[in-house]
Amino acid sequence: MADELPSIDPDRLIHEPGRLAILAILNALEEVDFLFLMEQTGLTKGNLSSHTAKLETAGYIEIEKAFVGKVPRTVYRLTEAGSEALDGYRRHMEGILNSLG
Amino acid sequence: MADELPSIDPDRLIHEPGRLAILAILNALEEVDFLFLMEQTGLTKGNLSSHTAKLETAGYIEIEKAFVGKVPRTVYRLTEAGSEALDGYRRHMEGILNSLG
DNA sequence: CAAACTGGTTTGCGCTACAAACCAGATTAC
DNA sequence: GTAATCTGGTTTGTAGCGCAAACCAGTTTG
Repeated sequence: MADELPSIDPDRLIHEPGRLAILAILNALEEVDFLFLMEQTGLTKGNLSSHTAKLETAGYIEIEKAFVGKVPRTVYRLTEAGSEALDGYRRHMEGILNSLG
Repeated sequence: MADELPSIDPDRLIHEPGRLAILAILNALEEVDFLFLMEQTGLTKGNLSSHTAKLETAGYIEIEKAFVGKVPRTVYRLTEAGSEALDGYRRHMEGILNSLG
């Protein structure tokens, strides 16, 4: 089976709406915590947890766990690699969408 | 679990890259056959078959089977509903992508 | 001390995208 | 004429994934 085209396939890790939402927020806000991410994305705790785990494994985000007093607090941050990947994704998708124009 | 946002969720049926590729081609070309779609999308026969079946079920495309002489020929066409859905998807995604600016 | 809340992780399941196997009919080779 | 090949697909099998629910550790409140 030939592959004539330069591949229309976007980065699947980013393409998933839940993760795209996470990345979009981190792209805008620099540093957020779990609860905030959950509220903004509308994801459940479980989904948010597994999505962020995947993004961390890919090196797209950093997860930092710390204690504020006695309360655990996890903050999420976009890495440089994540920022670049997101930018690449944006350009890729814009190219596709523009062709629909 | 609250849903504070107006939902970032795109139409999953369109969001899938394989189907988006099919729809993009049909959006541009009006009427194409199976082999052409396969070459352009890079999908295998099986995937193309099941993706088009789903798009037809959703009412986004029409599938017309006919014989040219003795050779079967299936042509695919975007429906009005499909065109509208695709347009909605494009606007939706552009909104998200623009916010990444 | 028990109940409830915070801040998550782990588990279980249904769906789906993918490739491979299959299939029917037409054509070509022998 | 019959066996192999090609065209044009559909059906089947499976691995992976997104989802929600269950669970869990620690803290605060009653």
